[in-house]
Amino acid sequence: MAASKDPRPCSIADTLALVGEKYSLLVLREVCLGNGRFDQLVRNIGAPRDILATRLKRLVEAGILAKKMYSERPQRFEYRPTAAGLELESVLMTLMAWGDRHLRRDDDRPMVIEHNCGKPLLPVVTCSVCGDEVRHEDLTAHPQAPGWTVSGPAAP
Amino acid sequence: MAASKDPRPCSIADTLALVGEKYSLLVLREVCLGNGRFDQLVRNIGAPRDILATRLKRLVEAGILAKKMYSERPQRFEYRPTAAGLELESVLMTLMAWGDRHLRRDDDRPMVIEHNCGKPLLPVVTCSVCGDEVRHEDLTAHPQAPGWTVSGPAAP
DNA sequence: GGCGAGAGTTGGATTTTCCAACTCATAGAG
DNA sequence: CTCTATGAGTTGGAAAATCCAACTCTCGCC
Repeated sequence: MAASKDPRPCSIADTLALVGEKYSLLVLREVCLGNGRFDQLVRNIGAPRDILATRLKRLVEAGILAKKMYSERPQRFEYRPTAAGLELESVLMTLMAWGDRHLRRDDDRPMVIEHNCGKPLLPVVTCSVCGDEVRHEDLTAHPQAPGWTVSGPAAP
Repeated sequence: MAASKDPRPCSIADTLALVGEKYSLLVLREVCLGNGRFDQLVRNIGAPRDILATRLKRLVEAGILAKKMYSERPQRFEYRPTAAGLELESVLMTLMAWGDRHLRRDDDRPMVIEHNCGKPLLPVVTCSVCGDEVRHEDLTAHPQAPGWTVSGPAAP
């Protein structure tokens, strides 16, 4: 899914080129939960089997998943996240947090993640230097490559 | 983009149903940078104009963007993020961080975001309760709704 | 020998995307 | 006043992706 026509160089776009296609991030969700078998994926995600097969190939190529044999005879496989794949879990967590906040009435969350501090996880994106929560108004974009113009931060 | 066939209830899936289609998150990127005009979006994203028009309608409907008039005669519009849209910026930051880490050699990042603490932003997802960085092995999933089975955390 | 599970493939119908060209309103140049 | 340009989209048809049900192939088990 390369973003067509001479777009800006951008790590967001490049990452989405790998995981931005329909179902890809849901595959990662399942795989992070330990549900890495083909038929589990089909059932839990509700994706067509052929599309799923395509996505899995792509994610393995990209080094986000690894295909592991869990039974030799009969040959059976399972997909697991690589280290790089696990790092994408933070994307899933922020997506889930947003959905829980904006798409659901109160506390009917379909899933709660428990952090090992003992509390339900409410993930927050912070600056690794100062530790503060990242807020739009505290950010300034500095394009490093040609092709970028920034009109100044957007206010709602 | 509803994930077909009776899938699991899931806030990740629901959020992706709104912003998971091709170009949608890139639109959000541009709009967060303040580049909210139609032709800017076309140029910076490299998306077909008709698709972009469709995405914009959807994002406005979803309450992620708002369409504002910035000139009455001639009538000219601009898209801006709503508060909910701005909250999705954390997703963009985590995607960018992943791409910078895994898809680029060293320090040729196409864009550096400066945090108002004065340093280049390196975003980290943390637990809002204990403040620790969120790592896969510290998480336990607790399904709240039917349709979920979890095989236990996945190891790479 | 037949049944069933797991992990995919295959072929054809349906949807989306893509692309270039077109519209429409207005502003400014000559 | 005509001509060109700009912004913000629409339109129509070709090309690509998706969806779906059915099929394959390999074993293990009763």
